[in-house]
Amino acid sequence: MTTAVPQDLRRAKGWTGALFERCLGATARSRALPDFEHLGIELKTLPVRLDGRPLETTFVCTIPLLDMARIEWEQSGVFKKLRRVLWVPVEGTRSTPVAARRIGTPLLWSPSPEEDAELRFDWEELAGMIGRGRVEDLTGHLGRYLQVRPKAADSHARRRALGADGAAFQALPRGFYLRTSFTARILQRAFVLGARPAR
DNA sequence: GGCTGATCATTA
DNA sequence: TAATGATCAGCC
Repeated sequence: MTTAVPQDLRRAKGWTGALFERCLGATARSRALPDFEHLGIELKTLPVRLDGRPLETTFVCTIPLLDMARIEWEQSGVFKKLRRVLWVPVEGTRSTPVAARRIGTPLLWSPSPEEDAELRFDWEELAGMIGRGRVEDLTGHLGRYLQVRPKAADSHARRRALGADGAAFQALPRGFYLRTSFTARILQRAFVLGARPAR
């Protein structure tokens, strides 16, 4: 990670997240472990507008396309990643210089029974499709709160996946993402509804 | 303005 | 190369 604050995030898309990992002493780096290993806490910076609502979806995890048919909800990356999350809202308004963006009040969160059920419902549908070899039928339109979208260097990237005929083929790598409607509710649950900053 | 598909840097 | 951290960019 560069030490200088970038002018914009076009070529430093993960800069804010890496900054907080460093400042807060996260230990896992790019391993498949919670950011704070012995605490079981995942750190997520969340870009927000001036009114506090999320600007972007939240990446959760990559999808093991060949294994989805054998994975249960409790063993899934989505379930494990989202057991405990420290959400750190950060101003993401593009017109605001990165160095001037303010940090919101962080929130240590675990899914409520309702949220857990909502995520599981979407996961069962999406994972089920992949497990049945229908990964190519997935679009970002599916899933109420959880969605599947490309997660790759570019549109030419390929990873082995299960086809409908049971044979492996080369597919665009995908990841699970949380919709902004889901993360917006998380913040609303913690901070008073209707309370908005001036201007 | 919201949303989906595309893309970028860094690290192991 | 694949997984991590995400935001960009353009269509609707």
